[in-house]
Amino acid sequence: MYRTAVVRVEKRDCSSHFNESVAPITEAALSVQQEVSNFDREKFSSTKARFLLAPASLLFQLLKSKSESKLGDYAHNFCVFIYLDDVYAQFSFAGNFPRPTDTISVFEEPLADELFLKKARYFREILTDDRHTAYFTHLCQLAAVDIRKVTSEKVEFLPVFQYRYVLDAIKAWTTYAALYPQAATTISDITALFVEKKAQVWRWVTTTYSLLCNELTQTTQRFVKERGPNACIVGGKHFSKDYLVELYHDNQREFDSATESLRRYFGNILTVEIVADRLVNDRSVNLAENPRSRKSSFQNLFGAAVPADVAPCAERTTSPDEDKDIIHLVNLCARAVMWMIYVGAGGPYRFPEIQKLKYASNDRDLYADSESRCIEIHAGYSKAQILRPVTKQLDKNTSDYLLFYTMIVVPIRNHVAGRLSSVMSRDLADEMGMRVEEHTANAADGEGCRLSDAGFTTQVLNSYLFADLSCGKLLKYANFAKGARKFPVSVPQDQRLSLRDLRHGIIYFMRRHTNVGRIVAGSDAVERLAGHTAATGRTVYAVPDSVVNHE
DNA sequence: CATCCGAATGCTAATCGTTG
DNA sequence: CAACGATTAGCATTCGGATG
Repeated sequence: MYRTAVVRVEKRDCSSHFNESVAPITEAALSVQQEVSNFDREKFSSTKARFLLAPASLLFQLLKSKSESKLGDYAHNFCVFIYLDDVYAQFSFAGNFPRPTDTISVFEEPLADELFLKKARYFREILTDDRHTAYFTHLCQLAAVDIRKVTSEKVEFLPVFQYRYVLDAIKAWTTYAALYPQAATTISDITALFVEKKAQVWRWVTTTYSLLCNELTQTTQRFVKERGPNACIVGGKHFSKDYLVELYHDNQREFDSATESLRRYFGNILTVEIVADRLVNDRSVNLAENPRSRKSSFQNLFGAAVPADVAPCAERTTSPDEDKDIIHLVNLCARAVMWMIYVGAGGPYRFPEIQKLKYASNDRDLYADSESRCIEIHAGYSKAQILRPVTKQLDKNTSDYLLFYTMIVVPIRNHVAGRLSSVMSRDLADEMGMRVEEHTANAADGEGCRLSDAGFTTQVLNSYLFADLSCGKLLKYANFAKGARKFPVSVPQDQRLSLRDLRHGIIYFMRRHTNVGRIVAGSDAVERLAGHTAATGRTVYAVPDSVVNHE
């Protein structure tokens, strides 16, 4: 059977997985790097390869409804392989392997159907005739060389996960090329070569691919190192309970200073505490809602509009420059409160979940718990299109800040928006690409297409918490990420954790400190900030219903 | 139930435009 | 022109579901 020949193990590249004897691979690879760099790089651009695959795309789509981007990925990963095949004979390392004669270069002209059929036949022959296996595997091995990293003495191979995509693309191509002739002409059916793995080439590819997959699942890095109950090392950086608390406080401070600046433009901006006292802390206000009729705005909980004695007021007309400044300040508040939610919500959110929070309209996310007087967030955890409902209850401090943001900052934002000509983009979260008009789902009420631009904008502003007026979209990740790059201020820049690092650290705390089954609903999760600080590990991340196993 | 593939998410380096 | 910000490409990692 096959044996695995360890060619060269440096870092964790893919070269150790060639399951054939490949003695000359290292020298050859060195030549690949150097010689390929002498060729016209343009030749193996993915645009070219995409061009090449154009006739294939139709069949791909028929076979398996491959998406447009998947085809792009194929082209991208496959182009070096097809290029090497194209110019193989010109290389110094070319082995004397039997291969079918092939006179068609795919890089010269677009292939007409007839020429394309010839090319497909060429690969079909490689696949069906076992004598060509050596040549094919040699090509695959050479395609593992990272030709972008050219040095004269060292060979750079692709990392394992990347080579997986290359092999995947090669598999897709060989399947297609081998079967295309029998679809286009009358020729014998060779499907069995694949299904029963009769072809040597196909066995080699699938076996190697399996080895790669095994490697990928087994070498998941231990990302988090333990350093006691309240600290750990994440990706080489120190992380602790205190780190999180500082991050939280720094963002809170940023929120405070931004609202302070807003007072230059608006009168009657109360403090966070007073707003909370007049609204949620007032127990005469009934916060309970009928779950079946939860369609109105969160703001309406306290009356038809924001109560007059709490609402800010515009004292004068502002200039366009001042409007810009206001928008900037609103965004600062938004970012800060997003981070406070991120830290205080009990269980780490993903960014898109926070980004799309709504305070009104269908699928509203904000509700208030009449007992604890805290805001709770009914969001959906949706990594793969299925929507699993998740309820997260905020601690009192975060809740009050979010209340302030919703009741004071959002109205200010919408007030400014009313005097601007800018409109919100239909593609609120930059996820639709070019075909925005084909999607209706992203509109604020699900029927956005029927709305005018102005109507749509109003709809968005009256439902989404985190709309960014400066670009007409929801607040972007790049902006959000700054909240972790700037803070905590006491930690040196290069020692700060990214969002991903934070997730790992927080999940570590959750697993370390909580037994979710034993946590009683409600009580523990809702604490004053002091308690929040002291009990970050034990309670705050053990909010009932939070999803522990996010990752 | 394990395998393996598609697709989503997250991060970063590169690019481009703007502004003091 | 430096500094800064926004945008994009592409690289890396992880999840979940189809599949047999």
